[in-house]
Amino acid sequence: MPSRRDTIAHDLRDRIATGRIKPGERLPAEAHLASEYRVSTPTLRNALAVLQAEGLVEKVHGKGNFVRRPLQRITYVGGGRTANGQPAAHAALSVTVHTTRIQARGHLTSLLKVSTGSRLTEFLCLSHEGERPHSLARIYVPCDLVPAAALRESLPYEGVMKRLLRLRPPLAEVREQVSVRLPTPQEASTLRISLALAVLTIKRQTTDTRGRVVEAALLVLPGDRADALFTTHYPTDERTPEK
Amino acid sequence: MPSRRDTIAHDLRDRIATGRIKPGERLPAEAHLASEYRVSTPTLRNALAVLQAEGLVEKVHGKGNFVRRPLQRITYVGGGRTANGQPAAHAALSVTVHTTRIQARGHLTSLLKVSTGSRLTEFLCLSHEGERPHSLARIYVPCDLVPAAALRESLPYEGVMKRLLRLRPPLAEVREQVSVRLPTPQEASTLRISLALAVLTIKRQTTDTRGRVVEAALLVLPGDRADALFTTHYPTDERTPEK
DNA sequence: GAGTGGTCTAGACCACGAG
DNA sequence: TCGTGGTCTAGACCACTCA
Repeated sequence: MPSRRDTIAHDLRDRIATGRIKPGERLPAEAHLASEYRVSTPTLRNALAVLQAEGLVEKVHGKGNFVRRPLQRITYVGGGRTANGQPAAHAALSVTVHTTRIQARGHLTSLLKVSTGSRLTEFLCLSHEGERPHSLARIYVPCDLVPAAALRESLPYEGVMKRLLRLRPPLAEVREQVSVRLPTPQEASTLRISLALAVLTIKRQTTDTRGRVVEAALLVLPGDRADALFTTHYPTDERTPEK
Repeated sequence: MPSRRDTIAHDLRDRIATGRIKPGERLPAEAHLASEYRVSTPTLRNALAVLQAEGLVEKVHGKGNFVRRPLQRITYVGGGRTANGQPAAHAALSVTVHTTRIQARGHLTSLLKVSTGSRLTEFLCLSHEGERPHSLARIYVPCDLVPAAALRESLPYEGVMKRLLRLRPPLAEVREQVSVRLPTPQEASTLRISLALAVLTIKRQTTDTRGRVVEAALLVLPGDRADALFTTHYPTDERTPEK
């Protein structure tokens, strides 16, 4: 027997899917919905929590519950084929980049295979669709591979791309580890997603022909809007032309 | 200010991490914990829900809340390098396979690029670690590529692997799309995971040199125990030998 | 200040598991 | 039957947003 929570969640989902409540619109107040469905407020809130975890509804404290606008799905393309493999390489997404110099520590040292204290440049990338944050990337490059000009703050995204492309010719291998987890509270607030909405994380390690790690990236893609695509070609046939 | 729920979740997490409650053990009854923390039962249950979504605690109706044994992490290796790319290609995992003949319909037709009604062989694979289900895979192969002997039911997993390996020489491309979502109720009960624990799904499409899709797979890997790893080599250097 | 969601209470009653 | 978790109630009180 379905619980009241699921019945209500199902009904609200239906009201959204059929357009009776439209994207961007506010849902009736929780108190109204509770009396409409003749349940207590915790029960109604549990139903909303289901929709929230599905990414259908966004709760805003003090304002109301809103139907999320359907998000442009982004596809992360693996293997470093597009530009530097950033999910942001898509149209309609703008990217803000913050560049910082840091020193390697903790898991960054093993990821980049450098010793603790090595100087790294961190690119903190936040892609937006319109005004909404969309995905998050932290890219690390050893400082000596980054032209000094790169550190002028807040360069357009293309600047970062171009810089990383210069590293391209000797690249040998891209290693990408994909995992799923819940967002950290910080990520959840940066990306404006629910703590219950799982994120896809990609840990990328790019190595050149001499075995040096020239770039590492930690990507965080909200699960409701992102896929990752990996294509492996076999060497037996002619390499298919890449777009 | 942290909520009581989070405080309690944090404390219980700590009790588990430090071994004060050991893997496999039952937690004190919810009523006991509630009085211990001086909160109401819903509040305590919310705290447990947090741990459950993290995969730390397993709730069993009528019996109690149990600390999950640390799961062997499995790594799905992309690109069809290991055997047929099954996550189950790891030690300590046994796999049960059910083989069925079905007719292509819905999204299977586009995934395999066949017309509706085409005959397919479905391999339903469930991998286990000990007695616990671990991950789920549905593999589809056009019937004419499957030797008749393959349909003898409940072959050992190696049998399926060997069969698929015969298709190997003309393979040209493996395309893998990785997504995150919540499990369906059916998947949740098959895998014995919480409905709130996100799963990593992989949609794999293997194409031969003539452009025919010789295999498609839908994999479901619980996010608390699975990663996926993709390695791309660039043609500029000698191909590194594969194990 | 009015309206909204966020958290919590102190129970009630039901469903499942084991003896 | 008893102990367990699962669901739900009918409120209370707090925090946030906006006028």
